[in-house]
Amino acid sequence: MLFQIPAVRYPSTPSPPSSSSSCSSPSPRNPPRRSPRSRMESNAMVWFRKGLRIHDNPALDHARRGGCARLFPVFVLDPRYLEPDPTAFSPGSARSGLNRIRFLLDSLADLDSALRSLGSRLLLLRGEPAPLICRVLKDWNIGKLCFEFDTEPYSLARDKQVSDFASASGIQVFSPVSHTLFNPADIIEKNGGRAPLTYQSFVALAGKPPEPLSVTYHELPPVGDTGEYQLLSVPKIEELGYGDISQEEFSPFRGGESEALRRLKESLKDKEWVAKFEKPKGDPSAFLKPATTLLSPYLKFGCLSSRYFYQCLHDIYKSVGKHTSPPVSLAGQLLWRDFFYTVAFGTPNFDCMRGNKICKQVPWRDDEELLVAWREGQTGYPWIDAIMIQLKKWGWVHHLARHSVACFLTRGDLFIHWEKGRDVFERLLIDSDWAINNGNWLWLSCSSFFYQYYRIYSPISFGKKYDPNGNYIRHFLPVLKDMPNEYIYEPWTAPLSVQKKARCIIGKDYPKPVVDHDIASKECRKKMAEAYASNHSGENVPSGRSSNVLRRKLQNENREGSPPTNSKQRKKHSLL
DNA sequence: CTACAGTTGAAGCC
DNA sequence: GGCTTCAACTGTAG
Repeated sequence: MLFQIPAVRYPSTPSPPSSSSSCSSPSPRNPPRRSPRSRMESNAMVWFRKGLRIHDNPALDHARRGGCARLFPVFVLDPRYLEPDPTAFSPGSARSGLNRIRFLLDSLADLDSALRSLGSRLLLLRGEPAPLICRVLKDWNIGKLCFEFDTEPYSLARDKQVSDFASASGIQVFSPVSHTLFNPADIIEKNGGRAPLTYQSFVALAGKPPEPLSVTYHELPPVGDTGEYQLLSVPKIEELGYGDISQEEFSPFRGGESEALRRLKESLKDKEWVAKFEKPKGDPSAFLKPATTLLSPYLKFGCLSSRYFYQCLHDIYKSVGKHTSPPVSLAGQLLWRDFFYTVAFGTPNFDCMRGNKICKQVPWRDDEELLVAWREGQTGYPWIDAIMIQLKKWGWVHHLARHSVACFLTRGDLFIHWEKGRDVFERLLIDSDWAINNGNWLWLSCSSFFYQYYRIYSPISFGKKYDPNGNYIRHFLPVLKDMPNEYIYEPWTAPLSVQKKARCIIGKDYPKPVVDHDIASKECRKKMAEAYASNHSGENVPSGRSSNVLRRKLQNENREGSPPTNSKQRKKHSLL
């Protein structure tokens, strides 16, 4: 059976395997190293980590080229990600809940069957990845090691161990950038060594992304002798020791490249929809048919190539004519992904407040009880709680739903540290991606990127705007399903007789609100203003900053009583 | 230094 | 549904 790469065929000219030059430049930090010709060169390894796909996979493509006699496609199950942690707040490992682990297993099974259809297979090993890879490189006489460059700190450290070992052993290493549209290092270099901190400046620097590879394979080199190594078949989630999980509700979304390409095709079928897509206009309460493509988890694991996705979008834009643009368009969403990858790569301690140069230092409150209420969907605000339940069950919620609950936890209501919320999302989301998750928590908590802390999502009116009858709430919080429309967002205001009739007594069947939003949000706003002020006067601040702030303060005071200065109004004035 | 723009706020008005 | 006000942030281009 042939493995037809893109299930959707877009008018890109497939280049013959031999003539196509390397489509993806290796990271400047990791140029491919030449080793003296030896018999080892005929054995190649492709080490999968992210990039769980056949299409547009430069590491795989490079591995099978150049007279490769034996190809070893390897994935290592990393105990750091999989080891059961009974102390975690939900079943799974210390780093991930069951839904994302299952998504990974799906993706591995799909990759294995794709490889098998090409006469190969996935060699699944288990153990500490770096030392294990080093061992097999030697034991299997590998002459060429290929793996996708990964920008996360954990991966960089792991991969350096392997690269150092390989170089010292005369093994050629090829580590192309293919997870993102652009090479974050290139963008940072173009920007004078610093990561751009606004989307617009990022887009201006980025330019056009490289094209995806468009090779179709009919066959891959056979797998070589793996000696004494115990090769695993892809386990089922039940086999990984997470206890009795028979009662767990699992995400409706399944992993894998096949599913990614099917979903891509499905999403792109309606060209009008693609051309008119505007992210901020999506409906966060839509759950029967979500308002977005739901391709994020596939991008996270690399089941779908962002470059291939980008190319498909641009082909549609060309054919349709009029279309939306970044930041709101679908292609704009891929650029957001690259933006966060770039800043994350260029910012030490990106995932914490302390020691993070781009992060506001805010004295967040430590309150375990409120954190647990938020995490478990027990805040007493149905809109917030329904989102947290959907997150737990599906491993996915709409972008604006993420905004609602992240704002509520941090600067909007509870004033709890964004790192705590980040940890919960990292565990529960099937699309949780280190750079993007941390970036968005920095954003939503007004710690970086976004600073209009006085714009606070209402846990009552925000959802109501989209879903006045509360169908979303009724679905994910069945305890409230008989609450009349007029009370569904604020059930504590329902008269007792109404609560009784709805068989939902507030304070008994469903919690009272843990805070009063009007009071809490005002207090949060005050605390944010104070935190911002002390960031300016404090020692965290680079010098020269405070004079700027002082000037702005004076500017604001002078503005009192003077003509309106906001830009819209000024435009209007000049027109008159 | 200044002006401006910033993916996605809420509430009140017409 | 569109507009204004509310109170007022920041990084960046010029």
